[in-house]
Amino acid sequence: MSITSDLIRGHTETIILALLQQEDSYGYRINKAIRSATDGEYELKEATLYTAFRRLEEAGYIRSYWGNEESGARRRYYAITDAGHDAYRQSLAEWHRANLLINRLVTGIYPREAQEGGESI
Amino acid sequence: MSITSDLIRGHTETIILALLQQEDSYGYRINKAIRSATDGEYELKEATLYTAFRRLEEAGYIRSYWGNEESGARRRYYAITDAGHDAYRQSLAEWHRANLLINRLVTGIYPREAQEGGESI
DNA sequence: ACGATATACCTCGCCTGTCAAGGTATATCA
DNA sequence: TGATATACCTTGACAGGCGAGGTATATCGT
Repeated sequence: MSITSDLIRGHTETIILALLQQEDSYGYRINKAIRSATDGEYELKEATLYTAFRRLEEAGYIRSYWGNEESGARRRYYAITDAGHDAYRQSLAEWHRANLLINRLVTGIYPREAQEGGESI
Repeated sequence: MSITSDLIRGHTETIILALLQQEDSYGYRINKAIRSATDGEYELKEATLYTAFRRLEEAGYIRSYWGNEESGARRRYYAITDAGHDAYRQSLAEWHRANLLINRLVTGIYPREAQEGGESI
């Protein structure tokens, strides 16, 4: 894994919601999906994942239920709620705004006044 | 301010380096530049800023010197080092990669196998 | 003369999200 | 029988951000 966690920090919940938006899923599978979607460049650690689940459930953005597997280990499935949908849309919008700002800031492309003395306010 | 800190977390140092790449500057001014560049949507808190300075200096990415103001409060100027330039370039590249991954993950656009069962590895 | 505001620096201690390390249990395959 | 994959979970530490507080100088209005 090569992407530092600080760059992803804050996106964990959005990523989970994005996946659950498509269909109910469970921890192990979500984790694998993320890993393979990023070609192994990023993975959520299990501890991170499960604390995120708890946060999301407490916030009312997801709910969980046990799957009825007849074989293999039990699975706890998660489903996104209506509030979760709203939260997801909002997070996505926030990310788009933040993306613009971050790009501007890290590339050092600043409005002229900010560099010339900043008398704008 | 509306952008949550977790979305910016990890970019603080890159943002500072980006500014110092253009010219030496000092804390207060850097802070103002960021605020005005984002139209007030984001600002580094002073505590964050100064701890970042210390980290960057300890890492050898910046060095500092006192300005010789004849009036007004003293200013501690920061200059980027060669190692700082390298670190900046690397951070920027990392950010571009992370940006792609984050976009993919938060929009839920996943390769097919990841959704179908993930037998790719 | 005095207070408010802007400039400019700094520190302490808390909060929050991440994660290493550890644990449990079931099924498959060599 | 042991290794590996699946599948879940918790504890404690760590690091970065930040609220709250502090210091000092200069300017401007009253």
